[in-house]
Amino acid sequence: MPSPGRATIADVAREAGVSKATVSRFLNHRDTLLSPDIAARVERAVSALGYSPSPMAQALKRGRSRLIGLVVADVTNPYSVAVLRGAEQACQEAGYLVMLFNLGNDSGREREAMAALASYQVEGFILNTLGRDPDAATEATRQGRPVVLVDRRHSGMQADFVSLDNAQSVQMALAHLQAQGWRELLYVTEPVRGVSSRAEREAAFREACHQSQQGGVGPALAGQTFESHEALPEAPEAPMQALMSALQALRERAGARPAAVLSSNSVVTLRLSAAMARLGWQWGRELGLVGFDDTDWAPHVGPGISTIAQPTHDLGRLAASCLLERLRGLTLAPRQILLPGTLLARGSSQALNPERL
Amino acid sequence: MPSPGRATIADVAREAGVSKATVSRFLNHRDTLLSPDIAARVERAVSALGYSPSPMAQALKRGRSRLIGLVVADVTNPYSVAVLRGAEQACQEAGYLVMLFNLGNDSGREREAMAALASYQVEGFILNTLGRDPDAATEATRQGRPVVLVDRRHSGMQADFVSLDNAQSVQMALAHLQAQGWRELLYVTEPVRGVSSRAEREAAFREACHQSQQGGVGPALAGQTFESHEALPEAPEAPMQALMSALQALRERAGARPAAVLSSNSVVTLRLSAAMARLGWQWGRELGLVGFDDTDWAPHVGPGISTIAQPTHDLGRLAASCLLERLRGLTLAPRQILLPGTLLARGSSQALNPERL
DNA sequence: TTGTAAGCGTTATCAT
DNA sequence: ATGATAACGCTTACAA
Repeated sequence: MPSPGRATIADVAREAGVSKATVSRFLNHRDTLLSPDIAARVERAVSALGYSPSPMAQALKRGRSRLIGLVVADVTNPYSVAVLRGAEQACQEAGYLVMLFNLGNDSGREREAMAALASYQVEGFILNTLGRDPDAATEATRQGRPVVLVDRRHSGMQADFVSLDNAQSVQMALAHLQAQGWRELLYVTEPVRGVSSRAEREAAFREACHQSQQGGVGPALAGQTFESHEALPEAPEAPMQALMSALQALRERAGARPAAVLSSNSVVTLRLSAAMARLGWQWGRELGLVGFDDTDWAPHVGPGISTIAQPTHDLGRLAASCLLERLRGLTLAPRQILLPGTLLARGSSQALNPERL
Repeated sequence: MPSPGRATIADVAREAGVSKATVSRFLNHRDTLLSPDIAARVERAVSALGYSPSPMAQALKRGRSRLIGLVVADVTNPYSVAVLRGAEQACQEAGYLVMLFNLGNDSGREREAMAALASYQVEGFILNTLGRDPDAATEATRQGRPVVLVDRRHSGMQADFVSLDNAQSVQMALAHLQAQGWRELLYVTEPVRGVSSRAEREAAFREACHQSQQGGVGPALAGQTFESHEALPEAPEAPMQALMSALQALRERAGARPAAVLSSNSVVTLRLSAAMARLGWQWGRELGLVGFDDTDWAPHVGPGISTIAQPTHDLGRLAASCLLERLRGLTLAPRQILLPGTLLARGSSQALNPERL
């Protein structure tokens, strides 16, 4: 009698009057010649019982699970979600399922996450994490499972790397700001702390400002950097106050020259907007703004926020593709894939016209 | 020799000089008395080898996997993400891992999603889906795995249900709008199409308006409903035009009386904001607004958007708790858990003062 | 208290 | 071309 739960390969074998081995062969090695008669019987039995093999049992036997582990620093971040969607799609098309582990911004749990996923025999990892847990790198390579890094490099981990071209994006943003007449710049970022993408963007900002002062094209840009911290329970107001002061200092420093902010991501952009509201200032009037990450709300805040859109979906797809290639046996030196950003100019970075000053 | 990959129970047994059964007992049934000597030896071997059991093998043997399947209609929706976080946390605390399946707004794949998750032996389901796939319900209960529904009921599925108290929330929003002087109301929702939460909110809106006209407390509220459709590739502008017309009609209808919109969720709120921008109107001036879902950008759009905040995190936690209780053997009639919303009043719904008209 | 052995659902290596 | 059979890593009667 067919068992109460799911049909097993044994059920199918009995139904078709063949051995389990034959059924398995039919399923996995269709190329191996089997008599049409038997093949037909098995086929009928399979569909009659609605049989599909248990991935768990397959994983146990094969050591492979058709599972991809995706570790994300923070699901709340729209960037991560967009990447997730792209990766998920590519994986599903290839017959893989994505297992998500969300760190909830607790960078210490990186290793734990990978261990948990590894225990379910995930065949590879896509990592969009801070990369501050040094053991995590070791762990992954020790297990011999391929890894793809998204947006953030991990020191000492040799793995494929997929990311926005940060340098190009920063240059593009600055060229735009320059063209629109902004002269005194402030780059606002979350604390860099060794996070590679943050470091790259900041370095690119410094470099670009430096270039323009050394007589690059167009008028010179003066630039400074500010690190915006997250609010802590004991001093919930401190970071916001600091941010407001930084913005005020920026304007004083600028004097008559138009001053603008470059924001390192959408979280920072939101903080900045809060600070502007508190100061009673408006984007595109008291200060210009271009921000990384094009969110769905960007067009609706103030006069519209100018953004650098990342090809998030493609980044996710590419990350998954890299991984799948490795799983298919591709052996190659770690690749770096950098995709260009796109500038979406809106009101917040529009040229000041004199009477608005 | 300890194998190259992960240590197995056999490795531990060899290392400790005992049988696999003893190791297994040590791990699973500490209560069963075992000689302290042996226990110590096993313990040492376990930590020496860094052994942890393979959940896959355990699942195969026990038929249980310590996996919870979470099916989400759309990861892009902040509401879903927030619920996900809550559920994830509760599950992890209980030693379960969440396996996420994202439908990407393709409601037809509901059954497929559940089948995929079931094949990995997930012990139960948390469903935040449209509930329009009738088979999905059957499938789950047929498998005898417990299900918790979040936000959306499925017709004919008897399962625990966790959700915002939609009726209370709508009443609260309307009372607020009424108190602030708004009189002509428009409820804008995504197409209802049998999605329970959408239907409930709309019904509550109709009912509340009706009440107020039958001489409820305060001045009467006139209300109508509008369904906002998603843009299609062949007519990308049509839905936006329709929305703009609806807003214009609203104001004409209202004449001198202040008119306001109640938005069914954050996606609709964004669409509405786009329409307002196109009309050159501003929230709190030409039209008032209260929207479901308190997003992080709500304070920064226009004069600040008034919202109905859902206790998303608690909803997620509760959903997980319900499921875990069932897994522990609780047998009870399906429960309904409704949590109240919170109104966050901001500029978009503030009383008009005469000179602003 | 501990060990032996069977079995969970597969796949792969032998024979036949 | 097909069928026994062992093995993957684990749990659990049943023996000892």
